[in-house]
Amino acid sequence: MSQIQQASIQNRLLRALTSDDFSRLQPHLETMTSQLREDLIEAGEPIKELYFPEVGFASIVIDGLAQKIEVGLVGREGLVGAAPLLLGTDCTPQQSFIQMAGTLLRIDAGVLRIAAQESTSLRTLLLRYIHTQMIQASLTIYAHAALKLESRLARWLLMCHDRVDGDELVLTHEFLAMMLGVQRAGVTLALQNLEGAGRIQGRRKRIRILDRDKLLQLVNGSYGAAEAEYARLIGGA
Amino acid sequence: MSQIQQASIQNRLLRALTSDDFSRLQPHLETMTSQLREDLIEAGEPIKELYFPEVGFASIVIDGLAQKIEVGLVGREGLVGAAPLLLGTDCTPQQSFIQMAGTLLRIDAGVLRIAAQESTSLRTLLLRYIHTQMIQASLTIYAHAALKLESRLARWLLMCHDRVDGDELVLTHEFLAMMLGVQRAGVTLALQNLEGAGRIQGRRKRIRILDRDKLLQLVNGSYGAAEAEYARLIGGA
DNA sequence: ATTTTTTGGTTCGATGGCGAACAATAATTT
DNA sequence: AAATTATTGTTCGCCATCGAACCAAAAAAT
Repeated sequence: MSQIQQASIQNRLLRALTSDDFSRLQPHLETMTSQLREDLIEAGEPIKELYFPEVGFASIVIDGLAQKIEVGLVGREGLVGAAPLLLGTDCTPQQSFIQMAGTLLRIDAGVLRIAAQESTSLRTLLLRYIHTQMIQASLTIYAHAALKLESRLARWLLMCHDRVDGDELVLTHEFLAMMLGVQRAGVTLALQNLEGAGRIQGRRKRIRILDRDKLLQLVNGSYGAAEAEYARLIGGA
Repeated sequence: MSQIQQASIQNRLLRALTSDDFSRLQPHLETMTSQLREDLIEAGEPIKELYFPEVGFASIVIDGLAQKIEVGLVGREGLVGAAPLLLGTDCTPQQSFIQMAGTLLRIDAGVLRIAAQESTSLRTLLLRYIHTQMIQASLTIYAHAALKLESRLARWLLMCHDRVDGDELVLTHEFLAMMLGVQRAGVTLALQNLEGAGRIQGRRKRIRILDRDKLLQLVNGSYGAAEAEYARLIGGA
């Protein structure tokens, strides 16, 4: 039974906890590795466990009649399952699964629910995180309603980049297309544009971010506000 | 100083309160009329008051650089300002304003914040409402990403219809276009299609809902889940 | 009653993304 | 090494929506 030290943790929420709150959760955190496309939370199923990503990240999607569309991204800044648990429901019509494999810290839902009831500081922190998720969702609405594919793609690459170590994203055009709700060929073309302008560099199953600033010039205000709220309410990187 | 009776209230959240919680809030509720396009909460400004719509409803929008896009709708099922207040922030990058004029019950933010701290049942109810807002936002993402204008319009009309008395919506094509993030001419054409199929009937500044079922056939799963969550977690109409 | 403003109807070319193929290349399996 | 599969590149016609006008009708203002 290895002791997990707060200082050695990647997850920004766990790092932002008071040491009291951390001590409360620490005995219940279990390290696990995640597999690509592994389901963490299934739509309509009772939530038994929540997951603090340490490396890699998850997608929250809504499964419409036609397609699965991504409505949120949870990496080391977050907690998978936070919203349903803290907002008082045991299940949700959304689904969460691993989008980039890595490691997670798993915690039992009941334990976390009680901890959040007992500790105001823990509850406040997690609710603030949920606020940043709502802002993120608002901007996703804006992006889909107002922006062209190339801009939405730039936004998505930036959000992805924030959640990995290094500059290389491992994912296929096919998958990107699914998340953004467009066809795969369109993603290929948009990526080629971005690559031509020196913003990224693509290889098979890999996209390397070369120039964040140039990507930021494309996003038309759809990136940044949620991240600013996170910094303001929860804390620095 | 007129006493407001819980039984005579339209707002579904207030009706769903325990009588203890209602008694706690009741002395602080002030009836006011709302004007079309009146700002209730401004982006980036401290939130001083919250509003329970009784008649009419408000829009939550996010103001990107180019356009204002609607990200939420708050009528008598909700509370304007609930999310920022309960999630622990005094301001938010979103803006809320009256979309259909009517009456509101206003309450001081500090009073409500303290009441929510002291009463678990009140806090739980409001957090559950926020959950339904998040589901609504998820489906809005889905609608913008996956559906054509006619379907999104049908969805919006249904959500609107849920929040008014009677079958007549008072709003202009111009305004609808702004909320949906499309051009006005497109709205006119889509409304003509809906009208031709006997689903609605349009007059100047007025849209009458004739056949909800036929509208439901168009929405492709983008309407219903949030309303179901509301019914499940908060209660019937 | 006349003028002005607001709202809705209509049309035009331009274009972004769809839908559907099929080819080319890299990775994986046998 | 050969065969198979997964991934990416490319193209073509099509359609929804854009962007931009302009007009008609209704309401509001004078």
